[in-house]
Amino acid sequence: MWGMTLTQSTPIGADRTESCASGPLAHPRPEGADQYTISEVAGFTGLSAHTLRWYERIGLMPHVDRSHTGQRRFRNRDLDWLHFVGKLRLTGMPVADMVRYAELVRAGDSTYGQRRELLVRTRRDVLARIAELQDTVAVLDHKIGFYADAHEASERH
Amino acid sequence: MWGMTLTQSTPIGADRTESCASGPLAHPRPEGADQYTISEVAGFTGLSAHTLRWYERIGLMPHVDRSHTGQRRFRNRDLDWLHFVGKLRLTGMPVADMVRYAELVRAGDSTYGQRRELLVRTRRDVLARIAELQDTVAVLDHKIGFYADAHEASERH
DNA sequence: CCCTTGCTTCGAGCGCACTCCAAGGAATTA
DNA sequence: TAATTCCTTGGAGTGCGCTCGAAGCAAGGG
Repeated sequence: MWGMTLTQSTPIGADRTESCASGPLAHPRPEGADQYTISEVAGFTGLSAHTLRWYERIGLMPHVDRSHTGQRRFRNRDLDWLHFVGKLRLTGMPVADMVRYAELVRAGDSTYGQRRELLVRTRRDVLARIAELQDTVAVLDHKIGFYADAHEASERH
Repeated sequence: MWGMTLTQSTPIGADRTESCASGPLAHPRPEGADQYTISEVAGFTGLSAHTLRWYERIGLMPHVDRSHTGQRRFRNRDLDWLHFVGKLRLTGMPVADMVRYAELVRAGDSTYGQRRELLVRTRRDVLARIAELQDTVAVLDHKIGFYADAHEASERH
């Protein structure tokens, strides 16, 4: 559904579905009046303006609108995309893979299958990572318990 | 309990406790006959020999025994340490922080409090990371659902 | 005795994801 | 209008965590 932000060819409904899934992702300005400078977007996303320009250069951002003088004017759909990219980034997905996903989006609806596959694979990796981290928590708990015991013992004597 | 690998001053029992918590961490050779070359350890841990030497250089490894010709001879306690470091690495902890922990271990028993604190902080971070990832899984599920629906719709027509 | 394999050191190089710089144009505020 | 602040570009630089290369020593097999 991010594809539509580029191709404008996907039904509006998909976008609503997304907002609803991502939780509290209210747009700062309503549809139609959504124009943001790069520094505003930097503020919203926590990314630097440098990074936003870099994302565009490497193809991780769809082409962003420009003002008549050539300055970037981000729109709500760009914020949505960045929000999703942020999620992918959290998974530890390499930027190159995110670019690959962006390319699939640009390529149009015929890539649904490949996009889905990529997301499914990512999901699997994330679940594995969660399991790994839970295992690590167990080890940490054990060690923390040891230090607590040691502390107790030293108090007891 | 990693301290003892360096100071040899902590009761044996602690080590057993550790092995048991980490699950299947059987040592390839029994205590007393535990001598491993760097490439053996590389094989066990998945780290490269280069990385193992680098760990030692930056202070992330306790001093490793040497053969009479100067070659490293790793012991079971070194494997244990590397196993734990691997866990810390999985959490995304920067190497510098792991080195800090190693320094605390080298500094002796008086640093129990600081070590515990560091582990508690790490534990908190790991739990936060798990929550983040779970949130991401929800987003992925939503998107995957969208692609599944799109596929269905295209089949239906 | 030579050959291969594996180890040693130090220091340089790499891939990733930014991060920053310089020089100059554009928008806003006094 | 002037000053200030923000934006543009291309390219260079940074920090992290390795990763590799070169030169040389040591041990075992044919």
